Amino acid sequence: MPTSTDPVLGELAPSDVRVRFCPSPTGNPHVGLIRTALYNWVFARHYGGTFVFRIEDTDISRDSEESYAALLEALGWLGLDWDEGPDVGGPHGPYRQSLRGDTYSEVADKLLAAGHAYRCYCTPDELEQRREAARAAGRPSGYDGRCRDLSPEEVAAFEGAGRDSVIRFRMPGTAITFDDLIRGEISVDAENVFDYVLVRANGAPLYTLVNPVDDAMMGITHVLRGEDLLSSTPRQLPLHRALREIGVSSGPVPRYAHLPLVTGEGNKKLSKRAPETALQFYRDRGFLPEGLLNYLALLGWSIGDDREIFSMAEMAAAFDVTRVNPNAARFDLKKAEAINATWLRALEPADLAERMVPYLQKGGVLPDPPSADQLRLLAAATPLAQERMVALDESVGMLGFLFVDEPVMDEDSVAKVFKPEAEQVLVAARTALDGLEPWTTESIETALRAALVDGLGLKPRNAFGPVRVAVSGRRVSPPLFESLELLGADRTLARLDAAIARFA
RNA sequence: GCCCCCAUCGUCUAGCGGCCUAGGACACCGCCCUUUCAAGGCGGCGGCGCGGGUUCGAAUCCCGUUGGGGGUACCA
Repeated sequence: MPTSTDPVLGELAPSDVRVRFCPSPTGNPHVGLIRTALYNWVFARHYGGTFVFRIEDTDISRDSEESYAALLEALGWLGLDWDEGPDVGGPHGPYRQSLRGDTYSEVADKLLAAGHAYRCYCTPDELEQRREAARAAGRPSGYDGRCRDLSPEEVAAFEGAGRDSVIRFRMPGTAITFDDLIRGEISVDAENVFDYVLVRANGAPLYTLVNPVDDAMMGITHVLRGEDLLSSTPRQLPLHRALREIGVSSGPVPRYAHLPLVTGEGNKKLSKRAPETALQFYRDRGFLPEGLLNYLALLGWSIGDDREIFSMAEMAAAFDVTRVNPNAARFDLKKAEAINATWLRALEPADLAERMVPYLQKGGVLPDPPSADQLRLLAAATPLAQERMVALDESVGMLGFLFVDEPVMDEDSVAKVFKPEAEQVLVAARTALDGLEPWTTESIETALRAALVDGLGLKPRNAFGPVRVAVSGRRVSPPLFESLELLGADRTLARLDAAIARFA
Protein backbone atom coordinates (compact mmCIF):
# COMPACT_ATOMS: atom_id res chain seq x y z
CA MET A 1 0.00 0.00 0.00
CA PRO A 2 1.49 3.34 -0.97
CA THR A 3 2.06 5.69 1.93
CA SER A 4 0.68 9.08 1.17
CA THR A 5 3.26 11.58 2.35
CA ASP A 6 2.09 14.91 3.61
CA PRO A 7 2.56 17.49 0.84
CA VAL A 8 3.94 20.02 3.28
CA LEU A 9 5.97 17.89 5.68
CA GLY A 10 7.10 15.07 3.45
CA GLU A 11 9.12 12.78 5.69
CA LEU A 12 9.61 15.41 8.37
CA ALA A 13 8.13 15.21 11.82
CA PRO A 14 6.04 18.30 12.55
CA SER A 15 8.41 19.47 15.26
CA ASP A 16 11.30 19.33 12.78
CA VAL A 17 9.82 22.24 10.90
CA ARG A 18 12.17 25.21 10.81
CA VAL A 19 11.22 28.46 9.12
CA ARG A 20 12.84 31.83 9.13
CA PHE A 21 11.99 35.46 8.76
CA CYS A 22 14.98 37.23 7.31
CA PRO A 23 14.44 40.91 6.56
CA SER A 24 17.21 43.25 5.62
CA PRO A 25 17.30 46.26 7.92
CA THR A 26 16.58 48.98 5.42
CA GLY A 27 14.01 51.64 6.10
CA ASN A 28 11.00 51.07 8.27
CA PRO A 29 9.15 47.77 8.53
CA HIS A 30 6.12 47.78 6.26
CA VAL A 31 2.91 45.80 6.29
CA GLY A 32 3.89 43.41 3.52
CA LEU A 33 6.97 42.43 5.44
CA ILE A 34 4.91 41.89 8.56
CA ARG A 35 2.47 39.69 6.69
CA THR A 36 5.40 37.49 5.65
CA ALA A 37 6.62 37.36 9.24
CA LEU A 38 3.14 36.45 10.42
CA TYR A 39 2.69 33.59 7.98
CA ASN A 40 6.07 32.17 8.91
CA TRP A 41 5.33 32.47 12.60
CA VAL A 42 1.95 30.87 12.23
CA PHE A 43 3.41 28.06 10.13
CA ALA A 44 6.02 27.31 12.77
CA ARG A 45 3.51 27.43 15.59
CA HIS A 46 1.07 25.24 13.71
CA TYR A 47 3.55 22.40 13.56
CA GLY A 48 5.25 23.10 16.86
CA GLY A 49 8.41 23.85 14.91
CA THR A 50 11.04 26.55 15.17
CA PHE A 51 10.79 30.16 14.07
CA VAL A 52 14.17 31.65 13.27
CA PHE A 53 14.75 35.38 13.03
CA ARG A 54 17.73 36.29 10.91
CA ILE A 55 19.01 39.66 9.80
CA GLU A 56 20.26 39.98 6.25
CA ASP A 57 22.54 42.95 6.58
CA THR A 58 24.98 42.38 3.78
CA ASP A 59 24.38 45.66 2.03
CA ILE A 60 26.25 48.13 4.19
CA SER A 61 25.25 51.02 1.98
CA ARG A 62 21.57 50.58 2.76
CA ASP A 63 21.38 48.84 6.12
CA SER A 64 21.04 50.73 9.35
CA GLU A 65 21.15 50.00 13.04
CA GLU A 66 17.96 52.01 13.60
CA SER A 67 16.13 49.84 11.13
CA TYR A 68 17.41 46.72 12.85
CA ALA A 69 16.16 47.99 16.19
CA ALA A 70 12.82 48.92 14.65
CA LEU A 71 12.41 45.40 13.29
CA LEU A 72 13.10 43.79 16.62
CA GLU A 73 10.77 46.16 18.37
CA ALA A 74 7.99 45.76 15.83
CA LEU A 75 7.90 41.99 16.08
CA GLY A 76 7.91 42.31 19.83
CA TRP A 77 4.96 44.66 19.75
CA LEU A 78 3.05 42.27 17.51
CA GLY A 79 3.83 39.33 19.74
CA LEU A 80 5.49 37.35 16.97
CA ASP A 81 8.12 35.69 19.11
CA TRP A 82 11.11 33.87 17.69
CA ASP A 83 12.96 30.84 18.99
CA GLU A 84 16.35 31.66 17.54
CA GLY A 85 17.61 35.06 16.57
CA PRO A 86 20.20 37.78 16.96
CA ASP A 87 19.17 38.72 20.47
CA VAL A 88 18.20 35.35 21.91
CA GLY A 89 20.89 33.33 20.18
CA GLY A 90 20.59 29.69 19.23
CA PRO A 91 22.63 26.76 17.96
CA HIS A 92 23.21 28.19 14.48
CA GLY A 93 24.30 31.72 15.31
CA PRO A 94 25.28 34.34 14.76
CA TYR A 95 21.98 35.40 13.21
CA ARG A 96 23.23 38.60 11.65
CA GLN A 97 24.88 38.07 8.32
CA SER A 98 27.27 40.93 8.88
CA LEU A 99 28.82 38.70 11.56
CA ARG A 100 29.21 35.67 9.33
CA GLY A 101 31.70 36.90 6.77
CA ASP A 102 34.27 34.15 7.38
CA THR A 103 31.66 31.47 6.87
CA TYR A 104 30.68 32.88 3.52
CA SER A 105 34.19 33.19 2.16
CA GLU A 106 34.93 29.63 3.23
CA VAL A 107 31.86 28.41 1.41
CA ALA A 108 32.73 30.46 -1.65
CA ASP A 109 36.19 28.88 -1.73
CA LYS A 110 34.73 25.40 -1.50
CA LEU A 111 32.28 26.17 -4.27
CA LEU A 112 35.15 27.40 -6.41
CA ALA A 113 37.28 24.36 -5.63
CA ALA A 114 34.48 21.96 -6.45
CA GLY A 115 33.81 23.67 -9.75
CA HIS A 116 30.34 24.89 -8.75
CA ALA A 117 31.51 28.44 -9.11
CA TYR A 118 34.04 30.28 -11.19
CA ARG A 119 35.71 33.64 -11.45
CA CYS A 120 34.25 36.01 -13.97
CA TYR A 121 36.35 38.85 -15.31
CA CYS A 122 33.75 40.63 -17.36
CA THR A 123 33.55 44.33 -16.62
CA PRO A 124 30.23 46.01 -15.88
CA ASP A 125 30.47 47.84 -19.20
CA GLU A 126 31.02 44.66 -21.17
CA LEU A 127 28.15 43.01 -19.37
CA GLU A 128 25.88 45.92 -20.08
CA GLN A 129 26.76 45.97 -23.75
CA ARG A 130 26.14 42.28 -24.24
CA ARG A 131 22.91 42.51 -22.31
CA GLU A 132 21.65 45.22 -24.60
CA ALA A 133 22.67 43.28 -27.67
CA ALA A 134 20.83 40.18 -26.48
CA ARG A 135 17.78 42.20 -25.67
CA ALA A 136 17.80 43.85 -29.07
CA ALA A 137 18.02 40.43 -30.68
CA GLY A 138 15.04 39.20 -28.69
CA ARG A 139 17.13 36.76 -26.70
CA PRO A 140 17.19 36.33 -22.92
CA SER A 141 19.31 39.11 -21.48
CA GLY A 142 21.04 37.34 -18.61
CA TYR A 143 24.70 36.48 -18.25
CA ASP A 144 25.95 34.77 -21.36
CA GLY A 145 28.55 32.49 -19.71
CA ARG A 146 31.54 34.14 -21.27
CA CYS A 147 33.87 33.26 -18.38
CA ARG A 148 32.34 29.88 -17.61
CA ASP A 149 35.10 27.86 -19.18
CA LEU A 150 38.11 30.10 -19.33
CA SER A 151 41.40 28.39 -20.11
CA PRO A 152 44.30 28.85 -17.67
CA GLU A 153 45.93 31.10 -20.27
CA GLU A 154 42.87 33.34 -20.50
CA VAL A 155 42.67 33.57 -16.73
CA ALA A 156 46.32 34.45 -16.57
CA ALA A 157 45.83 37.11 -19.18
CA PHE A 158 42.95 38.72 -17.29
CA GLU A 159 44.84 38.55 -14.02
CA GLY A 160 47.91 39.94 -15.71
CA ALA A 161 45.85 42.83 -17.02
CA GLY A 162 44.82 43.56 -13.46
CA ARG A 163 41.14 42.84 -14.01
CA ASP A 164 38.84 42.44 -11.05
CA SER A 165 36.78 39.31 -10.81
CA VAL A 166 33.51 38.32 -9.22
CA ILE A 167 32.54 34.78 -8.30
CA ARG A 168 29.67 33.32 -10.26
CA PHE A 169 27.64 30.23 -9.60
CA ARG A 170 27.75 27.66 -12.37
CA MET A 171 24.19 26.63 -13.19
CA PRO A 172 23.80 22.98 -14.08
CA GLY A 173 22.49 23.60 -17.58
CA THR A 174 19.30 21.66 -17.05
CA ALA A 175 15.73 22.78 -16.67
CA ILE A 176 14.78 23.58 -13.07
CA THR A 177 11.50 22.31 -11.72
CA PHE A 178 10.14 22.54 -8.22
CA ASP A 179 6.85 22.28 -6.41
CA ASP A 180 5.71 25.49 -4.85
CA LEU A 181 3.48 24.76 -1.88
CA ILE A 182 1.04 27.43 -3.00
CA ARG A 183 1.43 27.49 -6.76
CA GLY A 184 2.20 23.91 -7.66
CA GLU A 185 4.83 22.92 -10.20
CA ILE A 186 7.01 25.69 -11.50
CA SER A 187 9.50 25.01 -14.22
CA VAL A 188 12.10 27.11 -16.01
CA ASP A 189 14.26 26.11 -18.94
CA ALA A 190 18.02 26.14 -18.55
CA GLU A 191 18.57 28.98 -21.01
CA ASN A 192 16.50 31.28 -18.81
CA VAL A 193 18.42 30.87 -15.57
CA PHE A 194 21.86 32.33 -15.74
CA ASP A 195 25.10 32.02 -13.88
CA TYR A 196 24.80 34.67 -11.21
CA VAL A 197 27.18 36.55 -9.00
CA LEU A 198 27.78 35.18 -5.51
CA VAL A 199 30.63 37.39 -4.38
CA ARG A 200 31.44 40.91 -5.43
CA ALA A 201 34.77 41.95 -6.86
CA ASN A 202 35.60 43.52 -3.51
CA GLY A 203 35.02 40.21 -1.78
CA ALA A 204 31.66 41.06 -0.24
CA PRO A 205 29.20 38.16 -0.42
CA LEU A 206 25.80 38.86 -1.94
CA TYR A 207 22.32 37.89 -0.93
CA THR A 208 22.39 35.28 -3.70
CA LEU A 209 25.05 33.34 -1.77
CA VAL A 210 24.31 34.26 1.77
CA ASN A 211 20.61 33.53 1.81
CA PRO A 212 20.81 29.91 0.64
CA VAL A 213 23.96 29.28 2.68
CA ASP A 214 22.26 30.38 5.87
CA ASP A 215 19.08 28.51 5.06
CA ALA A 216 21.17 25.41 4.53
CA MET A 217 23.37 25.83 7.61
CA MET A 218 20.47 26.79 9.84
CA GLY A 219 18.50 23.74 8.78
CA ILE A 220 15.60 25.66 7.31
CA THR A 221 12.97 23.22 6.05
CA HIS A 222 10.42 25.61 4.56
CA VAL A 223 10.84 28.95 2.94
CA LEU A 224 7.75 31.15 3.01
CA ARG A 225 8.50 34.42 1.26
CA GLY A 226 7.01 36.98 -1.07
CA GLU A 227 6.27 36.28 -4.69
CA ASP A 228 8.85 38.85 -5.64
CA LEU A 229 11.43 36.21 -4.79
CA LEU A 230 9.79 33.52 -6.88
CA SER A 231 12.10 33.95 -9.81
CA SER A 232 15.18 33.63 -7.65
CA THR A 233 14.18 30.16 -6.54
CA PRO A 234 15.29 28.37 -9.72
CA ARG A 235 18.73 29.84 -9.12
CA GLN A 236 18.89 28.92 -5.48
CA LEU A 237 17.84 25.30 -5.81
CA PRO A 238 21.02 24.20 -7.65
CA LEU A 239 23.09 26.12 -5.13
CA HIS A 240 21.38 24.25 -2.32
CA ARG A 241 22.24 20.97 -3.98
CA ALA A 242 25.83 22.07 -4.44
CA LEU A 243 26.03 23.07 -0.78
CA ARG A 244 24.98 19.59 0.22
CA GLU A 245 27.46 18.07 -2.16
CA ILE A 246 30.36 19.96 -0.67
CA GLY A 247 29.21 19.18 2.85
CA VAL A 248 27.99 22.58 4.02
CA SER A 249 24.70 21.03 4.98
CA SER A 250 23.25 17.56 5.23
CA GLY A 251 19.57 18.33 5.59
CA PRO A 252 16.97 18.23 2.86
CA VAL A 253 16.67 21.13 0.45
CA PRO A 254 13.91 23.42 1.74
CA ARG A 255 10.46 23.45 0.28
CA TYR A 256 9.20 26.77 -0.97
CA ALA A 257 5.96 28.67 -0.71
CA HIS A 258 5.72 32.02 -2.42
CA LEU A 259 3.18 34.25 -0.78
CA PRO A 260 1.04 36.60 -2.84
CA LEU A 261 2.22 40.17 -2.96
CA VAL A 262 0.47 42.75 -0.86
CA THR A 263 -0.29 45.62 -3.18
CA GLY A 264 -1.38 49.20 -2.76
CA GLU A 265 -2.94 51.77 -5.02
CA GLY A 266 -3.08 50.68 -8.62
CA ASN A 267 -2.25 47.08 -7.71
CA LYS A 268 1.40 47.88 -7.68
CA LYS A 269 3.84 46.46 -5.21
CA LEU A 270 3.62 48.43 -2.00
CA SER A 271 5.67 51.54 -2.11
CA LYS A 272 8.04 51.58 0.81
CA ARG A 273 7.72 55.31 1.05
CA ALA A 274 3.96 55.67 1.23
CA PRO A 275 3.12 56.40 4.86
CA GLU A 276 0.20 54.00 4.98
CA THR A 277 2.43 51.06 4.15
CA ALA A 278 4.62 51.62 7.18
CA LEU A 279 3.82 49.62 10.26
CA GLN A 280 4.50 52.72 12.30
CA PHE A 281 1.52 54.44 10.70
CA TYR A 282 -0.79 51.88 12.29
CA ARG A 283 0.94 52.01 15.63
CA ASP A 284 0.67 55.78 15.72
CA ARG A 285 -3.01 55.54 14.99
CA GLY A 286 -3.52 53.08 17.77
CA PHE A 287 -4.24 49.92 15.89
CA LEU A 288 -4.21 46.91 18.17
CA PRO A 289 -1.68 44.21 17.37
CA GLU A 290 -4.58 41.75 17.40
CA GLY A 291 -6.53 43.77 14.88
CA LEU A 292 -3.72 44.52 12.50
CA LEU A 293 -2.50 40.94 12.53
CA ASN A 294 -6.02 39.65 12.01
CA TYR A 295 -6.41 41.91 9.00
CA LEU A 296 -3.03 41.00 7.57
CA ALA A 297 -3.87 37.32 7.97
CA LEU A 298 -6.85 37.86 5.69
CA LEU A 299 -4.60 39.02 2.88
CA GLY A 300 -4.22 35.67 1.21
CA TRP A 301 -5.71 33.26 3.68
CA SER A 302 -9.13 32.41 5.04
CA ILE A 303 -10.11 30.42 8.08
CA GLY A 304 -13.34 29.39 6.36
CA ASP A 305 -16.90 29.23 7.64
CA ASP A 306 -17.54 32.82 6.58
CA ARG A 307 -15.51 33.87 9.58
CA GLU A 308 -13.09 36.75 9.59
CA ILE A 309 -12.38 37.52 13.19
CA PHE A 310 -9.91 35.18 14.79
CA SER A 311 -6.90 35.24 17.08
CA MET A 312 -3.42 34.32 16.00
CA ALA A 313 -3.64 31.23 18.19
CA GLU A 314 -6.73 30.20 16.26
CA MET A 315 -4.98 30.96 13.02
CA ALA A 316 -1.97 28.90 14.01
CA ALA A 317 -4.20 25.97 14.81
CA ALA A 318 -6.00 26.15 11.48
CA PHE A 319 -3.24 27.31 9.17
CA ASP A 320 -2.54 25.33 6.02
CA VAL A 321 -0.02 26.89 3.69
CA THR A 322 -1.34 24.98 0.68
CA ARG A 323 -4.61 26.85 1.11
CA VAL A 324 -3.02 30.24 0.74
CA ASN A 325 -4.54 32.15 -2.15
CA PRO A 326 -1.93 32.65 -4.90
CA ASN A 327 -3.17 35.96 -6.22
CA ALA A 328 -2.02 39.34 -5.05
CA ALA A 329 -4.04 41.13 -2.39
CA ARG A 330 -4.70 44.81 -2.16
CA PHE A 331 -4.31 46.44 1.22
CA ASP A 332 -7.60 48.12 2.15
CA LEU A 333 -7.37 50.62 4.97
CA LYS A 334 -11.13 50.74 5.50
CA LYS A 335 -11.34 47.06 6.09
CA ALA A 336 -8.28 47.08 8.30
CA GLU A 337 -10.02 49.72 10.39
CA ALA A 338 -13.20 47.71 10.58
CA ILE A 339 -11.36 44.62 11.76
CA ASN A 340 -9.46 46.68 14.28
CA ALA A 341 -12.64 48.29 15.55
CA THR A 342 -14.13 44.87 16.12
CA TRP A 343 -11.16 43.87 18.24
CA LEU A 344 -11.23 47.15 20.07
CA ARG A 345 -14.87 46.73 21.03
CA ALA A 346 -14.19 43.22 22.23
CA LEU A 347 -11.54 44.35 24.70
CA GLU A 348 -12.22 44.28 28.42
CA PRO A 349 -12.83 47.94 29.34
CA ALA A 350 -10.01 47.87 31.86
CA ASP A 351 -7.67 46.56 29.18
CA LEU A 352 -8.83 49.17 26.73
CA ALA A 353 -8.37 51.94 29.28
CA GLU A 354 -4.84 50.84 29.92
CA ARG A 355 -4.04 50.80 26.21
CA MET A 356 -5.51 54.27 25.72
CA VAL A 357 -3.29 55.88 28.35
CA PRO A 358 -0.20 56.36 26.15
CA TYR A 359 -2.33 57.92 23.43
CA LEU A 360 -4.05 60.23 25.87
CA GLN A 361 -0.63 61.23 27.17
CA LYS A 362 0.71 61.85 23.70
CA GLY A 363 -2.41 63.89 22.97
CA GLY A 364 -1.74 66.08 25.97
CA VAL A 365 -4.84 64.91 27.82
CA LEU A 366 -3.17 62.93 30.61
CA PRO A 367 0.09 63.52 32.44
CA ASP A 368 2.69 60.83 32.91
CA PRO A 369 1.93 59.26 35.25
CA PRO A 370 -1.80 59.92 35.58
CA SER A 371 -3.26 60.44 39.03
CA ALA A 372 -5.46 57.87 40.71
CA ASP A 373 -8.45 60.15 40.19
CA GLN A 374 -7.74 60.45 36.50
CA LEU A 375 -7.43 56.72 36.20
CA ARG A 376 -10.76 56.27 37.96
CA LEU A 377 -12.39 58.76 35.63
CA LEU A 378 -10.86 57.01 32.63
CA ALA A 379 -12.15 53.66 33.83
CA ALA A 380 -15.66 55.09 34.11
CA ALA A 381 -15.49 56.83 30.74
CA THR A 382 -13.99 53.99 28.72
CA PRO A 383 -17.23 52.09 28.15
CA LEU A 384 -18.77 55.28 26.75
CA ALA A 385 -16.09 55.59 24.10
CA GLN A 386 -15.42 51.97 23.31
CA GLU A 387 -17.88 51.44 20.51
CA ARG A 388 -17.22 54.87 19.05
CA MET A 389 -13.58 54.30 18.26
CA VAL A 390 -11.79 52.55 15.45
CA ALA A 391 -8.34 53.05 16.87
CA LEU A 392 -6.79 54.15 20.16
CA ASP A 393 -5.69 57.59 19.03
CA GLU A 394 -9.32 58.63 18.74
CA SER A 395 -9.56 58.50 22.50
CA VAL A 396 -7.94 61.93 22.62
CA GLY A 397 -10.76 63.62 20.77
CA MET A 398 -13.45 61.45 22.26
CA LEU A 399 -12.54 61.66 25.95
CA GLY A 400 -10.22 64.62 26.21
CA PHE A 401 -12.90 67.01 27.43
CA LEU A 402 -13.33 64.98 30.62
CA PHE A 403 -9.76 65.48 31.73
CA VAL A 404 -9.00 69.09 30.99
CA ASP A 405 -10.16 72.27 32.66
CA GLU A 406 -11.35 73.83 29.47
CA PRO A 407 -12.40 71.72 26.53
CA VAL A 408 -10.88 72.30 23.13
CA MET A 409 -13.71 73.95 21.21
CA ASP A 410 -14.13 72.68 17.68
CA GLU A 411 -14.93 75.96 15.94
CA ASP A 412 -16.76 74.25 13.13
CA SER A 413 -19.11 72.65 15.62
CA VAL A 414 -19.49 75.95 17.43
CA ALA A 415 -20.38 77.75 14.22
CA LYS A 416 -22.94 75.17 13.22
CA VAL A 417 -24.61 74.67 16.58
CA PHE A 418 -24.32 77.97 18.44
CA LYS A 419 -26.99 79.75 16.43
CA PRO A 420 -28.59 82.76 18.11
CA GLU A 421 -31.50 80.66 19.35
CA ALA A 422 -29.08 78.33 21.12
CA GLU A 423 -28.44 80.90 23.81
CA GLN A 424 -31.78 80.42 25.48
CA VAL A 425 -31.26 76.66 25.29
CA LEU A 426 -28.01 76.94 27.17
CA VAL A 427 -29.49 79.32 29.70
CA ALA A 428 -32.42 76.99 30.30
CA ALA A 429 -30.06 74.03 30.63
CA ARG A 430 -27.94 75.90 33.12
CA THR A 431 -30.95 76.79 35.21
CA ALA A 432 -32.22 73.23 35.13
CA LEU A 433 -28.91 71.77 36.22
CA ASP A 434 -27.98 74.36 38.83
CA GLY A 435 -28.15 72.70 42.21
CA LEU A 436 -29.44 69.44 40.82
CA GLU A 437 -29.44 66.66 43.41
CA PRO A 438 -28.45 63.94 43.01
CA TRP A 439 -26.08 64.46 40.06
CA THR A 440 -26.72 61.27 38.12
CA THR A 441 -27.24 60.32 34.53
CA GLU A 442 -30.94 59.75 35.22
CA SER A 443 -31.56 62.96 37.09
CA ILE A 444 -29.64 64.95 34.50
CA GLU A 445 -31.63 63.48 31.66
CA THR A 446 -34.91 64.07 33.47
CA ALA A 447 -34.05 67.68 34.26
CA LEU A 448 -32.81 68.49 30.78
CA ARG A 449 -35.76 66.87 29.05
CA ALA A 450 -38.20 68.70 31.24
CA ALA A 451 -36.52 72.05 30.65
CA LEU A 452 -35.62 71.82 26.98
CA VAL A 453 -37.90 69.32 25.26
CA ASP A 454 -41.03 69.88 27.30
CA GLY A 455 -40.28 73.41 28.49
CA LEU A 456 -39.00 74.98 25.27
CA GLY A 457 -40.78 72.55 22.97
CA LEU A 458 -37.57 71.66 21.16
CA LYS A 459 -36.75 68.49 19.29
CA PRO A 460 -34.20 66.44 21.19
CA ARG A 461 -31.66 67.12 18.49
CA ASN A 462 -31.91 70.86 18.85
CA ALA A 463 -32.20 70.70 22.60
CA PHE A 464 -29.13 68.65 23.37
CA GLY A 465 -26.87 69.74 20.55
CA PRO A 466 -25.86 73.06 22.08
CA VAL A 467 -25.32 71.45 25.48
CA ARG A 468 -23.12 68.82 23.91
CA VAL A 469 -20.95 71.35 22.17
CA ALA A 470 -20.78 73.52 25.27
CA VAL A 471 -19.45 70.76 27.50
CA SER A 472 -17.46 68.60 25.09
CA GLY A 473 -16.46 71.14 22.48
CA ARG A 474 -17.68 68.89 19.68
CA ARG A 475 -20.81 67.74 17.97
CA VAL A 476 -19.68 64.17 18.33
CA SER A 477 -19.12 62.95 21.84
CA PRO A 478 -19.89 60.07 24.12
CA PRO A 479 -23.49 59.92 25.35
CA LEU A 480 -24.38 63.29 26.80
CA PHE A 481 -26.01 62.55 30.13
CA GLU A 482 -23.41 59.99 31.13
CA SER A 483 -20.73 62.45 30.16
CA LEU A 484 -22.24 65.17 32.31
CA GLU A 485 -22.36 62.89 35.29
CA LEU A 486 -18.66 62.11 34.88
CA LEU A 487 -17.80 65.74 34.28
CA GLY A 488 -19.45 66.78 37.51
CA ALA A 489 -21.78 69.63 38.31
CA ASP A 490 -19.16 72.31 38.79
CA ARG A 491 -17.37 71.85 35.49
CA THR A 492 -20.66 71.37 33.65
CA LEU A 493 -22.06 74.65 34.94
CA ALA A 494 -18.80 76.46 34.27
CA ARG A 495 -18.77 75.29 30.67
CA LEU A 496 -22.36 76.29 30.18
CA ASP A 497 -21.47 79.72 31.52
CA ALA A 498 -18.53 79.98 29.19
CA ALA A 499 -20.70 79.00 26.26
CA ILE A 500 -23.38 81.49 27.20
CA ALA A 501 -20.71 84.18 27.42
CA ARG A 502 -19.95 83.60 23.76
CA PHE A 503 -23.30 85.09 22.90
CA ALA A 504 -22.70 88.31 24.80
C1' G B 1 12.46 42.54 -25.21
C1' C B 2 13.00 37.77 -22.43
C1' C B 3 11.35 34.62 -18.21
C1' C B 4 7.89 33.50 -14.40
C1' C B 5 3.34 34.09 -11.67
C1' C B 6 -1.82 35.45 -11.28
C1' A B 7 -7.25 36.02 -12.86
C1' U B 8 -14.84 35.20 -8.54
C1' C B 9 -18.75 41.68 -6.53
C1' G B 10 -15.11 48.41 -6.16
C1' U B 11 -11.75 45.63 -2.27
C1' C B 12 -10.51 40.97 0.71
C1' U B 13 -12.41 36.29 0.02
C1' A B 14 -15.71 31.20 0.11
C1' G B 15 -16.03 27.82 -3.87
C1' C B 16 -11.61 22.59 -4.89
C1' G B 17 -17.45 19.03 -11.41
C1' G B 18 -23.66 18.61 -9.74
C1' C B 19 -25.31 21.31 -3.01
C1' C B 20 -24.29 28.10 -7.12
C1' U B 21 -30.58 31.36 -8.68
C1' A B 22 -22.27 32.02 -6.79
C1' G B 23 -21.99 32.60 0.01
C1' G B 24 -19.52 36.05 3.66
C1' A B 25 -16.84 40.57 5.04
C1' C B 26 -15.40 45.80 4.08
C1' A B 27 -17.11 49.97 1.41
C1' C B 28 -21.54 52.25 -0.56
C1' C B 29 -27.14 53.25 -0.48
C1' G B 30 -31.91 52.95 2.07
C1' C B 31 -34.97 51.87 6.51
C1' C B 32 -35.34 50.81 11.89
C1' C B 33 -33.40 52.10 16.74
C1' U B 34 -31.83 56.93 18.65
C1' U B 35 -29.71 63.02 22.70
C1' U B 36 -24.94 63.56 18.52
C1' C B 37 -21.67 59.95 16.56
C1' A B 38 -21.19 55.14 16.64
C1' A B 39 -22.77 50.26 17.66
C1' G B 40 -26.79 46.99 16.50
C1' G B 41 -30.99 45.10 13.32
C1' C B 42 -33.27 44.68 8.42
C1' G B 43 -32.95 45.39 3.23
C1' G B 44 -30.48 46.95 -1.39
C1' C B 45 -26.55 47.62 -5.11
C1' G B 46 -22.72 44.59 -7.10
C1' G B 47 -18.84 39.43 -9.56
C1' C B 48 -17.07 34.04 -12.10
C1' G B 49 -12.32 38.81 -18.26
C1' C B 50 -12.96 36.49 -23.30
C1' G B 51 -12.87 32.17 -26.77
C1' G B 52 -12.48 27.20 -27.49
C1' G B 53 -12.53 22.34 -25.64
C1' U B 54 -13.37 17.83 -21.91
C1' U B 55 -18.08 16.24 -19.50
C1' C B 56 -24.78 14.21 -19.07
C1' G B 57 -23.16 18.64 -16.21
C1' A B 58 -17.77 23.80 -15.36
C1' A B 59 -16.78 29.46 -11.40
C1' U B 60 -14.43 24.74 -10.59
C1' C B 61 -10.42 20.49 -15.37
C1' C B 62 -7.42 21.49 -20.24
C1' C B 63 -5.76 24.84 -24.23
C1' G B 64 -5.59 29.56 -26.19
C1' U B 65 -6.30 34.72 -25.66
C1' U B 66 -6.61 39.24 -23.13
C1' G B 67 -5.47 41.79 -18.90
C1' G B 68 -2.67 42.52 -14.41
C1' G B 69 1.70 41.68 -11.54
C1' G B 70 6.77 40.18 -10.45
C1' G B 71 11.72 39.32 -12.08
C1' U B 72 15.46 40.40 -15.42
C1' A B 73 21.98 44.12 -10.72
C1' C B 74 28.82 43.30 -8.36
C1' C B 75 20.07 45.39 -4.18
C1' A B 76 17.46 42.17 -1.08
